[in-house]
Amino acid sequence: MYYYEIAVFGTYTYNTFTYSYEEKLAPGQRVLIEFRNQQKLGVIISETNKKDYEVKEIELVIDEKPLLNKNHIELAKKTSKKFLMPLSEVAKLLFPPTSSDRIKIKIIPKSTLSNINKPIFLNEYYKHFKTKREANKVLKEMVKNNIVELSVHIVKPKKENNKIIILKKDFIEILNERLSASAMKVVNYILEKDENVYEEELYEKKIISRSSTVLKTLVKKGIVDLIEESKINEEPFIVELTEAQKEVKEKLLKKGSSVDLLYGVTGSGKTEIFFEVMEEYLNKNKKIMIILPEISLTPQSVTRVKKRFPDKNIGVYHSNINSIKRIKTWYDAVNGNIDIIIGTRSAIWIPLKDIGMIIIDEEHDQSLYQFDQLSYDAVEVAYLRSEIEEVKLILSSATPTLREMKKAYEKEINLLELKERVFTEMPDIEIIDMKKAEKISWIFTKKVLEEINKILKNNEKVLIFSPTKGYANYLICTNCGNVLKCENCDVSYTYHRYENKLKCHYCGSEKKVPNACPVCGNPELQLRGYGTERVVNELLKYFPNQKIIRMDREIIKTHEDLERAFEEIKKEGSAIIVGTKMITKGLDIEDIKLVVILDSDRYLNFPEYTSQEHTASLLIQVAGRSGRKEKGKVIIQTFKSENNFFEFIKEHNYDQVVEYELNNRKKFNYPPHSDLLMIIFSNSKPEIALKEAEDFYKKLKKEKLEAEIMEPTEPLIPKLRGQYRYQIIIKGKINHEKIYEIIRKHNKKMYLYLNPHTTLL
DNA sequence: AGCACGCCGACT
DNA sequence: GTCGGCGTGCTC
Repeated sequence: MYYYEIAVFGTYTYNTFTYSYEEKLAPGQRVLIEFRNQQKLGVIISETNKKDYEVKEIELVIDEKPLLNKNHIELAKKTSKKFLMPLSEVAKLLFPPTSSDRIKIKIIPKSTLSNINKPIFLNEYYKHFKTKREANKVLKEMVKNNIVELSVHIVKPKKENNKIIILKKDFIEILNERLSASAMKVVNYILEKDENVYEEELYEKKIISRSSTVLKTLVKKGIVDLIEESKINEEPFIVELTEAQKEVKEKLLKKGSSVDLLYGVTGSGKTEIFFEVMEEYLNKNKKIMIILPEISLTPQSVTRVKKRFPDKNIGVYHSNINSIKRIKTWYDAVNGNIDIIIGTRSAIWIPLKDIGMIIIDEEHDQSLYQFDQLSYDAVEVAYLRSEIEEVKLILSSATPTLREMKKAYEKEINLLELKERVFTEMPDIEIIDMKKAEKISWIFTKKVLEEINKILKNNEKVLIFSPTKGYANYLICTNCGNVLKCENCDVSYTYHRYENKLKCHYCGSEKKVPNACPVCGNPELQLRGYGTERVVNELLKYFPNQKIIRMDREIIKTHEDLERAFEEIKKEGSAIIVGTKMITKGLDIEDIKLVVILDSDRYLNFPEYTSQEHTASLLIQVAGRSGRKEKGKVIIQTFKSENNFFEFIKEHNYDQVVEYELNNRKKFNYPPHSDLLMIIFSNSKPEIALKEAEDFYKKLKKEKLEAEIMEPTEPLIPKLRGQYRYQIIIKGKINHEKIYEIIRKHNKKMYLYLNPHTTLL
């Protein structure tokens, strides 16, 4: 007998469990086991010795050969320690998310006593019961009495049929054919699109169903041809690099430092450099992983890579892709059939064979941090991978995080800069002081409306950025623009309407709403916060017949919505685009000549230690949308024009923001000078949530940790989806080993967030 | 998350 | 003496 330590998926445990098997197995193989009377999937972490307690036997080996190697197991262990995630869950992340779907359990009747008369799948069987629990009870009884038998089916991923559809006849000829309505839909779709149309695309866009015979008929009638993608021999689309780009490329290819930070302004042509560097790696038979923020991973960005590397196998991996396709891509990546994988943060876990390089574009983007029951930072995972697997890591952004900038300044990583745009100059930035300027309404100044009018008359486009409506309201003095801050935490107070109080969500301190501004004595304090909808309404008053496109989470819910909006924006002619943070990425429209940023104070005054960094990054990214081909303009409205922060922005000087902020953070020992761990306890009963938080707080206090441990407080949102919440924040030097052990032994449900970009959730 | 185990109080 | 309610802790 051999003995194995197994991480059991979906059990939320930090421990592994020992199981036996008569044959020799290897770490990384998945197995089916019985765990507390349930069939569970797990992965072998290591071989171990016989135990002095009874262990169960592995029921079934799922993977004939391990699909993970020792590096991947190491990655799981290290990430588990770093982000204090249960090993059982990290191990699961390394496999495709629906991997358990591949395993189907069939119930086979063995006796006429059974009320099941033919074999059925477990999922089907569950439907006959009110609860799964009840069903399992009956099932267990039946298995015990030998009335039924369970058998396990492993569903093999289907071979994908994704051919390109080419029209062979012209429209007039086709009209002469008698075609069904759905056949016409297909033909029209192909005619309307000026790019290749894929079979899969027709299914996904619900033009025809998967079971449809329309394509077959069209082929039979000689109207279309289906051809394999690889058969198309296109010339790679290569762009000549500028001198500055070439220089950066050479540095990236130099041996030595394995992590590079490419710090280049928007429009400086970072993508072209990546392509050149990728080429070198691909020539050495190394595979490449590209991680993009959710919103940037558009079909256009994938097409761009495909056009540059027409003869390479490219895999796309993100949550919007259906599970069958994702499983197939995952297996292809593991088996070495994919050269370049492009994906969102979850793709960082793919055990890509022969991986040679990871590129993370828009490194500052918050979607790279998973803020869920499980939380991790894809950038940190990439660091671990690069270390364990000796892979080159390139991080890139126009506004890198303070964390990466600090590392670069301290020469821990290699800093490469691109300060010039390829086609044009950086836009001029004008700051308008809302205290002095002539206002038309409390949203727009006269000056801004005049500027907008000018651009529209010129048949060009204006982009207006506005924060969303929602939480984090703050009180601002209408005279001096002062916003009240907590003295202990250097974080703005948040106004709680219900109690009519100001609260600091870090230390929990409260304050009565003052009658007047404590700085200038003005009695008028205004509650601030408006959203895109209001901005659009306001704009319609001044420009009643103007095309206005609104872009925020309320309007844009899916990738398709986003694409449609982009299509609309691309159309020629004047337009006003009003949007939230969403518009900061992927919008590469040449005739956006003016960018207006409203209520920039709103972000700057977020009750958050990261608010300056995020606002700077946001403003620079939004400003970067202006005049990508021809010099444009940016106008920022603010109540705090005297804040030197705006001076830095005006000069496009992100370095100064970084320097200033790094200094600021030092005073309060915030990251990146330290680590910050947020722990959330939630329960439907507030007293239980509080008790759990207090119990754990006491345990932490006993351990004499170096870091500062804050007492349990109510988070900014004390009740979320019916659950009451309490939080503990730990700040300072975090001893991961020690805290991991405390959590492992404590064995209670809690949510842990290491250096989250927000502590507001 | 679910289940066993054990402590304690109530009731035969 | 026995049953069951519930809090605690373990799951291999």
